[in-house]
Amino acid sequence: MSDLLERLRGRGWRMTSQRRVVAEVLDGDHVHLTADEVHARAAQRLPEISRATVYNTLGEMVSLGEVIEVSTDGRAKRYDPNAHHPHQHLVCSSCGTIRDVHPTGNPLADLPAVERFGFTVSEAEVTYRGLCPSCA
Amino acid sequence: MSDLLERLRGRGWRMTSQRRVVAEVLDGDHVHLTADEVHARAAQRLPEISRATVYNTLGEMVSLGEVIEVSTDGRAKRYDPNAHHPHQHLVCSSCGTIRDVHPTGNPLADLPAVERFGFTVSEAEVTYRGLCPSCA
DNA sequence: ATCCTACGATGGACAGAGTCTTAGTCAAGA
DNA sequence: TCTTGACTAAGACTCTGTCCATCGTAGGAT
Repeated sequence: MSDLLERLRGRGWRMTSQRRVVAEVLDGDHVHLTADEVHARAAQRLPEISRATVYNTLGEMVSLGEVIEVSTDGRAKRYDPNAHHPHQHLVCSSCGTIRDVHPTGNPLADLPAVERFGFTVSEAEVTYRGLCPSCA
Repeated sequence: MSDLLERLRGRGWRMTSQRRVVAEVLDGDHVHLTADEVHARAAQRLPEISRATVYNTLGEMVSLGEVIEVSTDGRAKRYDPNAHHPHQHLVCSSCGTIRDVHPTGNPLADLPAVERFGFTVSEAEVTYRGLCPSCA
């Protein structure tokens, strides 16, 4: 899955050492880092990288549609590089671990017209909660 | 639906003027106020009520299971007094309006065992997004 | 290869949301 | 009524995120 960097290059995104390091740090499966975690890991490779740059870079990746923003706990947002395979999230209520999951069925179809209040509904986001094997 | 206060009294919850005002302000249908909004409204009736008290009180109502915490936008958490009728939320992507909705089906059943990663899954929270009539 | 310049990076101030601490107050049982 | 443990006020503090002015540099033009 090490292709976030390639996807970004392929879009003609201006490359800098900071942007490269952020993309490298964020790449992978089941990766859901907070901005501060990204900053900490990026700073191991490029110590002078600033927080603002990490926020800017993450924000652009989200705008480009190459990274998804996830907020499962009302605290810091998390960033998920797995943007091209639709999925939902399974969160451990105790330790906060997050896994990408792929439920069957389509939740959008489960919302009857009378329950839509005239909205144009375009998306359904599902968060499953429970205890992970280590916390159970 | 004016029964949040009754439910709390019925649990032997120690009653104070601050707690009563918070409960009164939060009661109703399709109510999803932020802590600051609750504080502002409570302060109209009880001007010296402090932010910390509002946070404490809301936190206790959530612990008691009489109020639900909702975070739909990664910004301030919202508080929903409709805790005894399971429901999901429909959010306007433009103005942030929230409605309580009741989808058919059970999203928990849509998560196959192989997608559970050994978790004990207990809950599925669905957020529908779209545009409300005024914003469309 | 070197120069330009628009775009990106930096660091610090600022803002919003929420928590914690400490001293003082009060609801409710004896 | 008295007592006391639980509750509240006020503000400092933390965490997350944004904004701004200034400096630096990637990459096209020459």
